[in-house]
Amino acid sequence: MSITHLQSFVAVAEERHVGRAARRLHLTQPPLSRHILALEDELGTRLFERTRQGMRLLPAGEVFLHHARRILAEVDTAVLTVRGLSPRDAGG
Amino acid sequence: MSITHLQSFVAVAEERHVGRAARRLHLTQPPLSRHILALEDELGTRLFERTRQGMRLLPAGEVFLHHARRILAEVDTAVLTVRGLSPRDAGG
DNA sequence: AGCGTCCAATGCTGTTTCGGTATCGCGCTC
DNA sequence: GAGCGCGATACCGAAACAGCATTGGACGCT
Repeated sequence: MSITHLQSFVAVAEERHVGRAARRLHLTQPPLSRHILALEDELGTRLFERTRQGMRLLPAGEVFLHHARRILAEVDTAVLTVRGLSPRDAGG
Repeated sequence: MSITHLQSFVAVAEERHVGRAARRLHLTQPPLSRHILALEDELGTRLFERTRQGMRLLPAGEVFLHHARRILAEVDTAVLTVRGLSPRDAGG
């Protein structure tokens, strides 16, 4: 489980399509597909239903989506906060 | 920035000693030292003061420690929650 | 002052992980 | 049954990673 995997998951959940999510993340479809499979494997649950149109969140996926978003937001906050404290690179 | 790096950071912050933290994480000292350096580089701030006794948190490090703990707790919660929903591996 | 000690940091190397290309398998459409 | 769109898989080269050995710096001892 890595932050990258969470970002991949959120993107696929929002796009409901691995290919589109991949483009959005500047990645290709296969590694992104593997991210989702790895997550599902680690969680022991299927997060998406594979349909003909693409990927649809399953109930477990919806629950996980909330957590994933919160985690990513926390990470973002953490980075921005600490960078804000720093005299070194705060202004960019 | 990865979850592993956050775990490394918290361990070093708590042990105040890279070698001890490494043992606790079943790792060796050099990679753990590099985790901290990578974090500091990414955040643009020094998180620890290197003393003769080991590592002491700087103010930015203390702030980041709170965030890191929260993130790791969130990750833990996310995994446990979704695993709890699953019929596949919940009890194992 | 010179030497040993304890700490984190670095050079190097073998291995693992990872992303990209090409391809597959499946279900649907015409 | 040929074509299309989707995710999944096989394979390979590149990047990341952990571990070993070593360095460099600060202090204590004699």
